[in-house]
Amino acid sequence: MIVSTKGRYALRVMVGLAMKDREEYVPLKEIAEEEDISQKYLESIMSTLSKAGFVDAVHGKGGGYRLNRPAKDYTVGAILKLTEGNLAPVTCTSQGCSRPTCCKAMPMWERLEKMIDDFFEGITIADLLEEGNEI
Amino acid sequence: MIVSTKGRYALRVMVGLAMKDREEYVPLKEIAEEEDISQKYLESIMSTLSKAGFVDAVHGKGGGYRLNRPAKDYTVGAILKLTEGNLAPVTCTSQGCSRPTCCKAMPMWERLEKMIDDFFEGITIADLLEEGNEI
DNA sequence: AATATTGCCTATGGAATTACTAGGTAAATA
DNA sequence: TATTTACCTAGTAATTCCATAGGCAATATT
Repeated sequence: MIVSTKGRYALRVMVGLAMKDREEYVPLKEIAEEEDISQKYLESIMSTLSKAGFVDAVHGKGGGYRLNRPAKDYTVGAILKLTEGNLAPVTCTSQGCSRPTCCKAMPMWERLEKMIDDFFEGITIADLLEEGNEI
Repeated sequence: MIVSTKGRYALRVMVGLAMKDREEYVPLKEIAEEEDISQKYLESIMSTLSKAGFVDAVHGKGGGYRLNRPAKDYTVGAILKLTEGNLAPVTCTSQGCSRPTCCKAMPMWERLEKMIDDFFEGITIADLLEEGNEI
């Protein structure tokens, strides 16, 4: 599994926010209910997104979270790298190794890593809004 | 992480066996030492490969494991799917879901899954022998 | 037949990661 | 001051990953 729930939740939240009025702040509680995600778990995800400057956050009544850029300026890759830590398909590429038969596969892992990176960097939240099927 | 040590070990073993005389049976102990993998752990991996008919296994002295096809007839995809169970990048594609914002991403997950599958199915053990850098 | 060498089987344990929870603190608004 | 919100630190439950233990079954050699 290359993308865990944390990354998927983050994507869903960003898509959810992108569907709303961009001026309006949405409280975490509301997001959690709409997305059916535990409030407490979502807190840690929103904290990550907020610290990285992906969303604006405002305290108190009338506060909450909102996007601070148009949806097309968020790549899926950026969001996933942030929330997942990294998207390396194997530990080899990030940590290296020194065994002959393992190194035989290294060029493959590197190509795969680049392919996945290119894939995610080539998709934005705006693209998801378009191509997804509404229910 | 899309490929765990189990799948990587399996690939290394297959590459290792492909570098040897294809007629000869190699004992697990010898493979384990060459690849620096725990014998006991390797047992479970070899068992998987053997049951699936990827290698021949022979008991007793002079026994061990060997490939039963030319290296070009083993795709990396087949070996990884066998040992990893599946290569789905997210649980969504294998299990499905029913939330609007999640479904927005579904076409993306499906394209990714296919891209990864095509990638691995397009590479054989013979390819790894060629492209890898000897140390 | 006996022994050594090998693979095969079932079960178990430890470590790491993932997913989620608890409870309080700080900031903003009314 | 009271309410509503985000922020912070810690802890826990569940799962997966990696590996180990110990015995049984098959084959070859002697």
